[in-house]
Amino acid sequence: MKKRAIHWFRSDLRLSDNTALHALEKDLHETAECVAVYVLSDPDEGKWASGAASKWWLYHSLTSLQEDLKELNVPLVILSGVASEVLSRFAQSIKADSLYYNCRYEPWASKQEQAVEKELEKIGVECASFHDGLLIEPANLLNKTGGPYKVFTPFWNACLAHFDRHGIALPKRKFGKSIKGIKFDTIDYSNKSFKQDLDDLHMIPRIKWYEGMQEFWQPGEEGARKRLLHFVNKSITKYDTGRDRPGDSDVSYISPHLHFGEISARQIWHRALEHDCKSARTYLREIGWRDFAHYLLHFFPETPDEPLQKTFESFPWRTDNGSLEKWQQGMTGYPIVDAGMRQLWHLGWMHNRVRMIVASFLAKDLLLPWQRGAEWFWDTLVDADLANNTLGWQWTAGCGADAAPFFRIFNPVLQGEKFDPDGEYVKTWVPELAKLDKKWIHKPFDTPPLELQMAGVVLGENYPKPIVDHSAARQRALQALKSTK
DNA sequence: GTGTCTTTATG
DNA sequence: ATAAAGACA
Repeated sequence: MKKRAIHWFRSDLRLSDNTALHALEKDLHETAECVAVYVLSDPDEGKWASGAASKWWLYHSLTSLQEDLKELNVPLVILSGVASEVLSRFAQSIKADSLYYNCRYEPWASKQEQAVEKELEKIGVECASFHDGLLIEPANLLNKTGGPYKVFTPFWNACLAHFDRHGIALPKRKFGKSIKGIKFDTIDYSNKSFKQDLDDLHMIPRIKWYEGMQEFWQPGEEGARKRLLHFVNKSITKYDTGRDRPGDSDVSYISPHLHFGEISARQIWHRALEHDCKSARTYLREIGWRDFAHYLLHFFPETPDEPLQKTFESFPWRTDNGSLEKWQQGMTGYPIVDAGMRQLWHLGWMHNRVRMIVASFLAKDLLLPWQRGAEWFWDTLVDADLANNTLGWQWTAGCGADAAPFFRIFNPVLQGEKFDPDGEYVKTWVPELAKLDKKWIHKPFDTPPLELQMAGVVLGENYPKPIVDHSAARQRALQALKSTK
C-alpha cells in the first residue's frame, strides 16, 4: 500500500540539514509520496503573529522554497488558519498517513503542536516531531541544583561541555538526493478548496516601504548560504572587534535567515569552525546567545510580556506617546539612536550594538516600558524572533538575565564615539548631519554654533533638539529603580 | 566559603 | 579608581 507523508514546514524553510525532512526521506519507500505544506497560522500565534517586515520576508522565503521543491517534484501547499484544523482537513483530503515536523519553542507553538497531534490522532495520521532549530534542546540542560540557568556564561560553558561529550551533528546533504521516481500526479491540487495562493494572503503591503529591504536581502536558502559564506570568507577573523562597529559590515547578517530556518545553527557552527580562531569562537558565542534566548523562553514562557525579575513589576514606567513616536521615527536628537531607528526602518534590521543603544534609550532615558520597544521591533524587524527579542529587551531594560552588578544605562554620546568613531554609521543613516566633523557628530547639541552653521545644521529645524537631557534622564532612571527596592 | 563573571558609567 | 549583586561551580 502506498504511503503518503506530509512535511509541515515551520521555522525550517530549507532543504539541507533539516532533521524532520531527512527523517521523512529515510522512511519513504520507493513507491511512497511526500507533500510539503506551510500553514500561515496567525490565529495560533495571536499577539505574536509575524509583523509586517517578517511577513514580507516570509513571502519571499516561501516563494524560494517553493521553487527549490519544484525541482524535486514536491509541491509546497500553502494553508492558512488554525493549524490543527487545516492540517487535519488537508491530511484527510489527500489521505496522508503521517506528518513530520520540527519543534518550535515559542509558548504558542507548544500549544499548537499539542492541538495538531490531538486532531491528527483522531483521523489516524501518525505525527513525528523532531528537535532541529537549536544547538541544544532546552530540557537537556540544567544547572547543578536542577534548575534552568539564568546567567549566560555558566549556560554556555555547560553547553560547550555537552558539545564536547556528544558533539554537534554534521550537517546533512540536501533533501531529495536519494529519492527516485517520486510522482505527485495522483493529486490534483488545482481544484482543492483549502489551497491558498501565496499571493492571496496579503503578505506584501500595498505601500512599498520594503524597497530598501528588497535591495539588501535575499530571503531563502540560497541567500542564507551566500551570506554565511561571504561572512566566513571576509569578516569572521575580524569579528572579535569588528562586530561592535556598526559603520563597518563585519557582522554576519544571518539573523533573519536563521530565524526562518533557511540555514541551521549546526551548519553555521561547522562552517565557522573551519576558521579555528578566537574570532570564530566569539561568533559562535553569539549563536549561543540565540540558544540561551530560546532556552529562557522555554522555561519562562511568560517573559514576552512580564519581567523575568519580579521586582520590576512595580517599576514606574511612563506613558508618553509623543516620545515613543519620536523614537520610532528616529527623531530623538541623539544621532546614534536616530541612525539606528532609521536603519531599522530602511533595512528591517539593525546592528546589534545599536539595538542595545536604542533600547537603553527607550527604557532608561525615556523611561518607557520595554514592551513598547519590543512591539515596535516585532513589527519592523525582518529577523523578529520572540525569544531573541524578549531576551534583548529584558536585558537592556535591566529586568532580564544580566549578571552585571550595576543598572546599565548606556550613554548615547559615549557609545557613538566609541563604536562609530568616524561617524560613518551616523552619516549613512542621518544624512542631514553628514557634514559635521567627527568630533561633533555624536553631539550636535553641544556643537559650537559656527560648526553647526558650516555643516548646514539648524537644530530644531533640519535636525531635532534632544527630546531629553541624558544626564537628567539618567538620574531619573536611577531614582525609578530605587523606588522598586 | 571563594573565585569568577558581567556587551557600563562617572568623577 | 569606584559604583553596585547575584548566579554558579
